[in-house]
Amino acid sequence: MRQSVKGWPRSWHTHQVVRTKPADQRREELLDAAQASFLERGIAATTVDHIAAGAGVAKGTFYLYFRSRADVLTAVQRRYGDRFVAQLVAAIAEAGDDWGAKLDGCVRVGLQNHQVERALHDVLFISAPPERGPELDHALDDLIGVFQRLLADGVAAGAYDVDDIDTTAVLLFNTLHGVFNPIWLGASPLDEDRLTAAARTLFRRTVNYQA
Amino acid sequence: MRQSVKGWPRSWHTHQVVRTKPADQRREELLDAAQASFLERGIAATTVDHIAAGAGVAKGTFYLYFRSRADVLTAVQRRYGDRFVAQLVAAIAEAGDDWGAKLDGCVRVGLQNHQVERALHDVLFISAPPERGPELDHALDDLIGVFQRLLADGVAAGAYDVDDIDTTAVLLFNTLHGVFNPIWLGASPLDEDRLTAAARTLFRRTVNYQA
Amino acid sequence: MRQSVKGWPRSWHTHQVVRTKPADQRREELLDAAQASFLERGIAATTVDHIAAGAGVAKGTFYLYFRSRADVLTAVQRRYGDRFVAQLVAAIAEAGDDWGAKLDGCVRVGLQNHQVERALHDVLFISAPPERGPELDHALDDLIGVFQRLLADGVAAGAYDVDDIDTTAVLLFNTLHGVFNPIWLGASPLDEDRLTAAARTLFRRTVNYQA
Amino acid sequence: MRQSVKGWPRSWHTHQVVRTKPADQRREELLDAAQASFLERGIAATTVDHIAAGAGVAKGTFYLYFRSRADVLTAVQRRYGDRFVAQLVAAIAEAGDDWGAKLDGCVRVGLQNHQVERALHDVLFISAPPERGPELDHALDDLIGVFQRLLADGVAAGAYDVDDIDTTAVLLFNTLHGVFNPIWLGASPLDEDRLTAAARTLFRRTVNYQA
DNA sequence: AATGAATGAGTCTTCATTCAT
DNA sequence: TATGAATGAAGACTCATTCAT
Repeated sequence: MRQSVKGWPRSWHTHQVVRTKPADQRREELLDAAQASFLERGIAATTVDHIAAGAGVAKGTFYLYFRSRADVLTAVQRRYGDRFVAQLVAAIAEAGDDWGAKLDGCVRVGLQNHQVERALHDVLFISAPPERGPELDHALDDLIGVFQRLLADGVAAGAYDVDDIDTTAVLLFNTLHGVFNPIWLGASPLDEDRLTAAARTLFRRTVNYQA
Repeated sequence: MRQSVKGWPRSWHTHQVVRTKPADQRREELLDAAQASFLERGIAATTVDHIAAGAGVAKGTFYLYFRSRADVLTAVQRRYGDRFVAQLVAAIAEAGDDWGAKLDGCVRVGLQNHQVERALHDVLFISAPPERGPELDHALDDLIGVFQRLLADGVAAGAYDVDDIDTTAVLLFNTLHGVFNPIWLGASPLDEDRLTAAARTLFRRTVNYQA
Repeated sequence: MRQSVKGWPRSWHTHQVVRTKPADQRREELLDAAQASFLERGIAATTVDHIAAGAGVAKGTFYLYFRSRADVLTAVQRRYGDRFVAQLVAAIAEAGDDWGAKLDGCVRVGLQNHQVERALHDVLFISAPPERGPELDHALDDLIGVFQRLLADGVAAGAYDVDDIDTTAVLLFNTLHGVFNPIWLGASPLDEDRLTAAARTLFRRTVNYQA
Repeated sequence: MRQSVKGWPRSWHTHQVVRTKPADQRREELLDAAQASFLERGIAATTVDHIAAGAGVAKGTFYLYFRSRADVLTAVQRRYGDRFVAQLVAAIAEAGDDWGAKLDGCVRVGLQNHQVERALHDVLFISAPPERGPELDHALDDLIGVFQRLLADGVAAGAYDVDDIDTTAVLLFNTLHGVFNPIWLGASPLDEDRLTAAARTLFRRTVNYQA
């Protein structure tokens, strides 16, 4: 079934050590390894060796896919941001005309996201060194933008009552963001259901949404 | 011929530049220098050399006052937290019986604080490496505790309407915290007055406070 | 740890884009690329990647034609030396019986050569690592040999007056060699015509050639 | 190497390992070690580890005295150049009014120097990477300047006959310089006395000095 | 109490070379 | 023949920490 004719007599065993992989896959694996290490050890403590080892490749291979250690960080951030935005957009869309459900959807995605990806959010968007480039700026604009659009639409539809849409969008995002910050977790772990309920209330009341 | 008593050349000359300062002052100066560098360069980029130079002492002196680099970080965090708590408590107290003003006071302190100490908050409470000890836990409990007490008191007084006090306290704190995160600032700088107004509204609505 | 099976899949497909060039041409192209990079970046800064890219082939191909990075260096040196020798011999020959013109011819070739091939001479014959083999020795013997023969012939013909032919040959070669060394160029760039004139005078006087 | 035995009362004996030395001495020792390694291995092959080991210090100590590997190279060059210039100046001065002896003195110093310091000259002034700064330019100007001044003075005194002083100075310097280039040495080692004699003749004839 | 020279483990990054296709 | 992904040894440089003075 596998290279019967044009292969080489390299078939002693069945299990073949695949050394080269499609570039996309390799890159993704490195990204995964980097993300895992950032979470486990923190950004500062993550070395290129950790990432390479995590992806099961030699150190040099890392540099075939990323220009530098800082480069992967940006890439992981970008990937995370894009996924998050996509989830938010989907949640808002699928709520149809129910403006309360849209808010709940944002809360759900925000919190769910944290549960699933743990502290990744904070690790990535916060402990980042000062030199974030346009790459990251763009990702953040996208993110906040989702909330701004939601509020604007809700107000236009007469469902929400918000004075300062842009600023409130940032505040609401802020409220979710960092909820699972390891900082709080240690001191007083939060119950997920209570958190969701409280956040829903906060969101609805803030935009003055009447059931 | 040299130091006969195994001490130091204590009296090299009679007139001698007094390089010795009270321990407390030295420590405070080092703390200030560390904080300044954390802000300016970020935690990861701050070296012991930076701190020592900033405090105008030799590197060795640093280790006379702190066990390690990680040690100052904790100390700076602790100091910052204590000051923040004190400000919040004062703002709440001075509002007397005006439960709306208490909320506003928290917002003011939270934002003012950021203005004054810039990104210190975020730098300290977020990019911290995973290994935070009980020291920091305690500081955070104090901080969240202020909000929890405020809500509890307000509810008891019949001024607020909050279902889940503890969780909501965390959320509200979260809303303030990170507002000035350099991350957002780069993308879309926030107007201070609008921010204050929006935050006040969010706080009041969230606890269902009726003017 | 890794098996080296020496033997290639000779016939992969029948129809195949002809990426194959005559071995001699490929080699020459690689040599050109290497020389160009040595000149542009210097020997130390030239990587196999640079050479391969310059020749428009993959890195692996480089190793089909040269055993190692050091190997090309030697090859480029050899090629350069041979060309230089040929030019000198021609210049001397075409001067016929004019022993002054023979000297001038050497000066011209020496300087012209530098102009044309720039610092190649120096780059190749000087910054070379210590481990030069018999290959290079041979090239240098040829080079110095040309001067020795010229002096010997001139003396035999009664045109020159030189006590120690062999040593003087080295000195004269030395005088030309390195004249365009970038080292001097930076400090005080030399005028080509004045250089030629001065060198001619030096050569003629040194061998005591009477116009 | 150095035993790192993590902490014993290592004071049995009287001879105490002097760890700290006067900065000047340390620097000089590092300079010596660097120079030795450049000579032995060549510039490209010399690592900071080699230099540190040669000076008997840890790698970090190296960076206490030099900013980078390139930095020592410049420093060694500078030191060598200064010494060389001083020797030339002295030789010319002590020849008094004997303009022939002045030329001989230069030859002597030039060749002697090579014997003493071996290939240092070439290694330093030739295989240097392209990025030489004003530091080195200055050293070279000094060096060539000595020859230019000698020729100018000799011509003014009516002892020499040289058309183009500046250019001839470079040529003469060139003649000496590189004579002991390891390149030639391998092929055909030169006899010191013959070399000196031939060089003297070349110098004297070139400036048309009449015994 | 203060100094700062010295240390060396730890990191990032480069690049010659190999080898499966 | 040709390719280029993968390798990993090597080397430059940093910086927390020690310690003799």
